Amino acid sequence: MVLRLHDTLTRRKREFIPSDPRRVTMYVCGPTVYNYAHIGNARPVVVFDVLFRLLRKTYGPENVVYARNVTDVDDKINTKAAEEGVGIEVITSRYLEAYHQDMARLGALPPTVEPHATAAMAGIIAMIGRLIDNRAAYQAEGHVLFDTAAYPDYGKLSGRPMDEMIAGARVDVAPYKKHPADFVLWKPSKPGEPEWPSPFGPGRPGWHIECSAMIEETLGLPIDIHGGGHDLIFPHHENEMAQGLCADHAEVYARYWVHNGFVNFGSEKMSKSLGNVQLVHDLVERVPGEAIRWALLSAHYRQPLAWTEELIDQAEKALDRLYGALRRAADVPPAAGEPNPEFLAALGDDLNTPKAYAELFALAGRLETANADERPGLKSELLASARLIGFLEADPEAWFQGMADPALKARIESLVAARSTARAAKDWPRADVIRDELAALDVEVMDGPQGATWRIRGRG
RNA sequence: GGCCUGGUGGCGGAGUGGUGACGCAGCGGACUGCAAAUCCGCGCACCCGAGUUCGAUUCUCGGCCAGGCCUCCA
Repeated sequence: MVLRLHDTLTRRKREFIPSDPRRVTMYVCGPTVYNYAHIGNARPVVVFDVLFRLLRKTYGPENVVYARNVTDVDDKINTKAAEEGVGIEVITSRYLEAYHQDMARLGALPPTVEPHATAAMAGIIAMIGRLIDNRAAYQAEGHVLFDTAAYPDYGKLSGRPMDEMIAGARVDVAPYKKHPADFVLWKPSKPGEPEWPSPFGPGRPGWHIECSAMIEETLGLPIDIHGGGHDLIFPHHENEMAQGLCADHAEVYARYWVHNGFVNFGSEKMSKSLGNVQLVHDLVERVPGEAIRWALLSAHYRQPLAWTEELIDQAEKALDRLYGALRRAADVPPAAGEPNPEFLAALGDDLNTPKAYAELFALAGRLETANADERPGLKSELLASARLIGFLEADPEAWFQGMADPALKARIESLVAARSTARAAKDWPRADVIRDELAALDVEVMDGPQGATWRIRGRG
């Protein structure tokens, strides 16, 4: 299939051609593990999971290397550890474990490699040393700073010419910086903070250098795809690219830069600093992970996404529709199938998931009306398509039974059976009373030619 | 102040220089004991102004509005 991706650096959609189809590389900025991930943090995880799956389908699972880092050195981690009076590993391992669980609930495959900043310290220090050797970094007052003057293209990724950036800057410029845009590669630690020995003095790495070092270690330059949230374009990715290229005298850092839009909560961006967050950890307790995934992909990945209860409702109803078609095709024998061509074309066009959804609905509609000869093919096409991007993996009955526990399920089944008996006897008043009882349990019954089916309506 | 997005029907949300997105909701019909589900059909849109054009929701310019980045942030 043809895949076109919007590249932030060139600001246009370009056909994706890996530098080596036997080793396609993708790096995505992962979590800083100091608390639970919110739904905005989950968006890139799900978006790049779709891309990962497409790449695996196209080039073969063994030929795609997806690296997503874990930032486990950070001021906020230090603060949290100090608050609780524990070591930083207690904090980082707790939240990393939760992150893995939560993202798995959203149907995201684990990345191929998951490098940790603390485990990359030797590479980070070596890279800083090379930047100094290459005269792209300098030492001042215990810090090592990247010298932006050493990289003429600085500002190209974010589209910020250097002079304009300085004019409009409202950052406090540290006095030891040669240029206001210079950024920290290594800094001394305050007493009590974690620190590592280095040729530049004991301390810890700046924010950006870990990604460059881990990319070098796990993937090697140039990488095919570098992904992350829109807000990382500047300064994070701009800086990453500058230092990464200068350290290795390389020409190309990432061949395609892919950035996802934000999740808004109300009219504002959801962010930890604003405090208006919806944690995935809480959400998965009351909403199926698959519905959350559906909602996250219901808008094109570069568009902003407004997170509302209505969005979640619509996602569940959309999945009801698709699982409903499968449930009515339960008797159709499964067959090995390939995804629908239109569906693939939609995804290939810069991951147009809304368009891809429309193709799933079209397939479901055809499945509903098709004759017996066509149904196996359509069912397998629908399943192969949806499952390519992580949907319709569940048994339809399990989907409609929702999160009902076994006791509730047994009670529902017995009521449904009692109602069937009443209906068989044409005792309509009794049948309707039982239906009301079921409705009180938030259960809806549907009478069909092969007997009644039921489903849980709504959410708690 | 600088840079950058986006404004599509009741809602969500694609896309296109001239016919259909799609989903939800609504309306009519079929089916049903009645429903639900499903099926058939229907209605409803392209922020404002100017320009380019035979023709603009789509291209250009201006305006208004909303949001983002420039500081930790997906």
